[in-house]
Amino acid sequence: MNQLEELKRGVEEILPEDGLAQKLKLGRPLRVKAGFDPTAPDLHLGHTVLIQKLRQFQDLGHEVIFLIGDFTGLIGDPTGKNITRKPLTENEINVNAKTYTEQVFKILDPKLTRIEFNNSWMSKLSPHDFIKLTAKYTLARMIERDDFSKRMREEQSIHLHEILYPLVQGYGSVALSADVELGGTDQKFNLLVGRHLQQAYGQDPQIAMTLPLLEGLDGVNKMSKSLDNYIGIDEHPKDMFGKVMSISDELMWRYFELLSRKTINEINQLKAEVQNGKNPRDIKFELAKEIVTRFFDAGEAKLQHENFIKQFQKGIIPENLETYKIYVDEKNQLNLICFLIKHIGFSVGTSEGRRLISQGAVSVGGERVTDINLALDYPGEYIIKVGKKKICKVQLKKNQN
RNA sequence: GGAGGGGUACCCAAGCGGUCAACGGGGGCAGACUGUAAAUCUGACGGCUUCGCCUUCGGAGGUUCGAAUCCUCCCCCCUCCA
Repeated sequence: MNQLEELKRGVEEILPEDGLAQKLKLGRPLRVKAGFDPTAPDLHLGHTVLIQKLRQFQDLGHEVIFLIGDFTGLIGDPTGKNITRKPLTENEINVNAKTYTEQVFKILDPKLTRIEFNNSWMSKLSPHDFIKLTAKYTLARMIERDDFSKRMREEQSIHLHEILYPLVQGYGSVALSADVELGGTDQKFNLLVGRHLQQAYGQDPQIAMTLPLLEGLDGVNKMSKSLDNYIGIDEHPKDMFGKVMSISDELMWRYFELLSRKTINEINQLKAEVQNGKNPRDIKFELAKEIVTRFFDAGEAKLQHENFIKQFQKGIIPENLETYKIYVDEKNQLNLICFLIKHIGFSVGTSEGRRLISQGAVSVGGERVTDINLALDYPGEYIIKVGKKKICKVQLKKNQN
């Protein structure tokens, strides 16, 4: 009974509603499936909402199947897209899949996780079998899907292979005899196709559980690597901390809700404190610390908190700055400021570098640079800052070839 | 297969022979104000050893002193008919 309550927490929707309770009554470990497209090689906090839920199932003794869509990756999930995805190469898929599994075990227990690749059964399916599979669904139902109908309305192209995606995903549930499948809210359609197919193949249909999608740092779009609005779970704790601090106050509550292990009551209490005049920034510190603690440890979180205060509130230059050794000669002229910031990756090109300098974004040793053609003396050591966030130390040396 | 519409920078979208590195949004970036928040205001946003040079408007050719704009062929997308 509390098992059910615990599993329901933070879940957007369970279909059918009482289905999970029924499945739990079976009294055996449930096969819980969640699929991941090996498109983005790095996991971010958005993924962790779902993975934490898997972990919960795991802790309760159920069997978690981490499904890597190496076959579906060749199609590209049309969910939420208004353009056809470009298919991944086999090599990309392999590399991405590897990073995925490495990272996912920061949350899941590797000993209790079953990893599957959908290519293992899809590649065995004959064209004949595949036709039979497609016969289980209708075109009308397929294009009912929100993103498909939207694309049709907007006169965008839909390629035939894209409508096969939900079928292939759904067939995975058949192949695995899944009891439960988890997905983001955008996966609802695909999860339900799984139910439909399982029934068509004479199986007891899985329960579809959808989890809310976490918004990215911009607070508008869902967190994704391609939009570069994400906090990766593999990031340096400094960046992880900093990125959490950069979210808006409004978004902070959403992050609390979806990522924090605090109870609803505790969160409400924090809200009340802000209402009574507490600086939301300080609440945000708590969130940032909790997240850093999860992927590193409490000591690291404390350190990042202190560093943050030093650097941004007191303007003290942090101690352990990344240091670059740069070898300068007449040819590369890396002592010229606009070439230097390009070389260390603080600007994309010299044009952008010049722009940044002329806008007053660049400082050397705390002094704002006003001269685009500034040349630094070398050998020498300097602290270079571009914008608010990019800062490092460079050691210029004479290049002796 | 037939008829029509369309492909412009990260996205949307103007331009329809020179004044176009290309109007206007959006977005990202930087500055000011701040709490590395939001909101607001301001500025730049193809590249480059930058007052000049080089490469862009689906692709390849052509006309012209001069093309994103005209012509030819090709590729791709959409709508309607079959």
